[in-house]
Amino acid sequence: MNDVHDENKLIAQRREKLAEMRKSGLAFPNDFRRNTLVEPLLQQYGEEDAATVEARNVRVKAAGRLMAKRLMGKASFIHIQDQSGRMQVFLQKDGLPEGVYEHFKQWDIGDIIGVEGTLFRTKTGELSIKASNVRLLTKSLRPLPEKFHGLTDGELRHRQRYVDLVMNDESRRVFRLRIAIIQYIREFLVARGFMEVETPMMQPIPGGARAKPFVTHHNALDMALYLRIAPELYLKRLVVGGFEKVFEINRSFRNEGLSTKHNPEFTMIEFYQAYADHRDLMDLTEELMRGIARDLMGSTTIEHQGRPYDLGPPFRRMTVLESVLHYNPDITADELAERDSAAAVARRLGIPVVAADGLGKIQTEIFEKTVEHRLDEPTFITDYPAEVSPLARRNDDHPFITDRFEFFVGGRELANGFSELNDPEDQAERFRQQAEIKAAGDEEAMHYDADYIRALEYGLPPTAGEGIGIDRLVMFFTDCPSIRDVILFPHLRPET
RNA sequence: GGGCCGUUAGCUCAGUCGGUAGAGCAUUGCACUUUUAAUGCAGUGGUCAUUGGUUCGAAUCCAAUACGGCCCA
Repeated sequence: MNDVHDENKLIAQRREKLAEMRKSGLAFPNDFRRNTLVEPLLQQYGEEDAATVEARNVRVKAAGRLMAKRLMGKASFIHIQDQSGRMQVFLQKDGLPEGVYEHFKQWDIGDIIGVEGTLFRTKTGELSIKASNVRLLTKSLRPLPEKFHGLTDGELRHRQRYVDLVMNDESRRVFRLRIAIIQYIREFLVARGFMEVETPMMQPIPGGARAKPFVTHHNALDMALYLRIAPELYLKRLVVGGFEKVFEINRSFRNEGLSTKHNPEFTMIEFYQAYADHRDLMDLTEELMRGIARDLMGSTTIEHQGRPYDLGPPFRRMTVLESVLHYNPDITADELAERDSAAAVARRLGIPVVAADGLGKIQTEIFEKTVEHRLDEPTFITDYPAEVSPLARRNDDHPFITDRFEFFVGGRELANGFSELNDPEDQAERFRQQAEIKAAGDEEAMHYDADYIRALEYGLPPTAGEGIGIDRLVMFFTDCPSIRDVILFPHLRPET
């Protein structure tokens, strides 16, 4: 336990009040039962006039955190906040049991309380609860941030998300939306006949992506296990097994630096569909993105970081090479067609090129450096070189490239999908190439996964698969500039 | 990894040229039975991120470190 030595007078005062409560009875009771949240009350009675509300004599029991306290002698107004929202409560000394009002005056903002009373409308028109009784259910020992500005310090908001969520409506909105987006995707796929599955997070051979894994150790088996960098190879094993439409939404882990775009654990959905190709998945992705915008955001035009993005019209589609030429008028197709001239272009752009880099790798690096961040409008980029796509199916007409796409919006890659490589001999050869690169010092290159090859040898039906980065997707739709804004408890350096 | 910026009361922020540490909210006391950033009066509250240096004197100038933010790789 990390002892937090930030005791001050405010906390000491509250501790004393708690000590008094312990002396006079149960300090942390759990026998109060509410019969409603506050938001439904506002929904149901919020529009009715004072006389109608009063005549209904609606008796309610509500509970929540005390967020505002306005004492005026023998009467007080407070606001309580529960999961659904905020509601005002009116307390009068004469309307409460003997002595309760005096106790209430000692309570602090942040305390958790239970309220019993009837609904009424105040002189200024706010639907409120006139309390017939109130109870302190949990004493809060730490003062909340200032009521008007809330908690604005970004570091504190991430480190103490519980305080952020108490104080900031915007933060609650973002995480509710995140949950709704995940739920939407799940229902979208289930409605199309996909099955949600769970595959290993601890893998003996980490596969499915280019990334450095976290390593752990299994004591009983005395062996290394890797936290997965992607679920891909296991999901495709399931398609071999006859689960022809599967998906998994969960965490993957990559042992990389922290930034506004990277968290060591992040949430991804991957889905696989037999008897489909990458073009089918582009259509599906387009429908999904448009659906999230329309059904959850209420409009196909999304405002992100000060600019509108219209997901309504068909998304732009261009190949890697087309996009490089489009955004770099000074580069010619001929220069990109051959390794040495492409390498010269790359060096001119400040991209380091090593001997092991083939033409495909060099083309891709030129694309990443000069095009990716400029892909603002929703765009599918297709035809990635096989050299950088070790799990994707080769194009029938041009085996140099694969039947693969990535989806970009706002200058960020949100999705990556392809027709799956189901030729076990080609896959074995690609693994061997990866193993060579790895042996030459590329830590991110893939391992040779013999069991996966064995699975392919039993026969993977023609299949298309895709992964979508949920955190980045949520950043886009919730208008958040940092991945830390959309992860409840982002990884941070230890507190000092 | 490199550059720039930030760190002052529980929170949000001022702090001039290097000369006794400031405000609002919160909190404490008093008043107040329809307020809503309630109001009025009076108080309390500080390791100025940390360590070292310059100086008669450092929140302020310099250096290093920690954490965070932005930009670049």
